Amino acid sequence: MEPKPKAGSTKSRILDATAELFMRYGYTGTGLKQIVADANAPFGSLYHHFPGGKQELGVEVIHRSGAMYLELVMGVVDAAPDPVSGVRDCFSGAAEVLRATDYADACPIETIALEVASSNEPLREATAQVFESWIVGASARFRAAGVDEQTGRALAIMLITLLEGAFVLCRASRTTEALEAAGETAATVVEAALRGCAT
Amino acid sequence: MEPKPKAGSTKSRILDATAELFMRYGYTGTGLKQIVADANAPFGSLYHHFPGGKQELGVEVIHRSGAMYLELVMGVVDAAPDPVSGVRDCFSGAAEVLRATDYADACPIETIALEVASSNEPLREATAQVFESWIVGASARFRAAGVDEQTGRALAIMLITLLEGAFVLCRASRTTEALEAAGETAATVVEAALRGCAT
DNA sequence: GTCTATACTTTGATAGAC
DNA sequence: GTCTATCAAAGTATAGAC
Repeated sequence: MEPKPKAGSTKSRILDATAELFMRYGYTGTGLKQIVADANAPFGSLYHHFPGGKQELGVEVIHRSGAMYLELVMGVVDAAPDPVSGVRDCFSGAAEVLRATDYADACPIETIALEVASSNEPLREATAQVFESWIVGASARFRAAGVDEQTGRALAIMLITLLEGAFVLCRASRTTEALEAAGETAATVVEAALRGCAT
Repeated sequence: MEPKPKAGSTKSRILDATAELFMRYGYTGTGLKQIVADANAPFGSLYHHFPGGKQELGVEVIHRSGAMYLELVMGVVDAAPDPVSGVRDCFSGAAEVLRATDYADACPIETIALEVASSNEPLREATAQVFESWIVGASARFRAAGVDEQTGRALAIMLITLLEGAFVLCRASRTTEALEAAGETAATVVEAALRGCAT
């Protein structure tokens, strides 16, 4: 494991600013100059901390954002009284964040994932690893709730699929209609799976 | 309605090449020089046919690709013996296309939708209109099958959400696992809705 | 309408002083 | 480690000959 950059340090500010910009404008849509401007960092520092340039910065931001988002979602799930309402809270919470941020803050790596899927293999791999880590993380929770391995994985994929798909429709339409519909379906599917394995 | 550009004409070649490039590399990731190169068109022709530049070209491509994709999907649905297998065919067909194109050809406007959602209002509106046209189109089919208006719309949104979400995971992972899981869920949900209104 | 050449801006990336 | 100046290339857009 690499040591985390000290909070407030130049490197940390660059990472934070990049994550924010990537989420809103994507990878190709974000310039390095805009990143250093937002991070209040001199241009040279970027290449000092990330000798591999934009791509190295991208890989690090993808992993970092992916881990933070997983933690965020797991926090919501853990705060809920049961798995079904945990799932429901995730979707309604995402809708709330979207409305509060003028439909900008959705998934931190979805846009990048689509942009680089056919053009940048190291970045594509990074996004794939993040999604896989989410699948594994969610599967573990379902397994702990008594769901078998295979069903749990399919369920995890389903939830992430619903969330990512709804983000696309919501950001485009500037409504939260899709997230609400997806949350209902997600809750129903999870409930059915949990009932299917009884105690 | 605007007249369609004659097939094989310079304008038509530009539109086709742009649609292909946007699907693979997104809006910001595609350069105008690459477009005219792929279209075998001189640079000046682009600004002759699209005085508004990249943005005008983008809006036209979004609407065009959106209409073509809707037609494509509806064709698959119409060829199926019943709605449930029609839905199933759409997801398995999408998976087949993905594998055949090295995970490049998924949804023609999804990447653009995310890229421009917070940065280019005319393009964002165009993507929103396309998604809405898909929702309306699918809703009409459900309504024809006896589903009430409100349920039909929610069902349509659900299907598009599942498809778009699965595209993200599949392109990133270079597997069709998510599309297969999404297809199963989609078929189940549609079946339940159709059973819920009997005849 | 077709095509070439070019202007202007922004991009990612480096060099080198401090 | 920090910061400024600059480069070569690519981006969008325009001018104008044919």
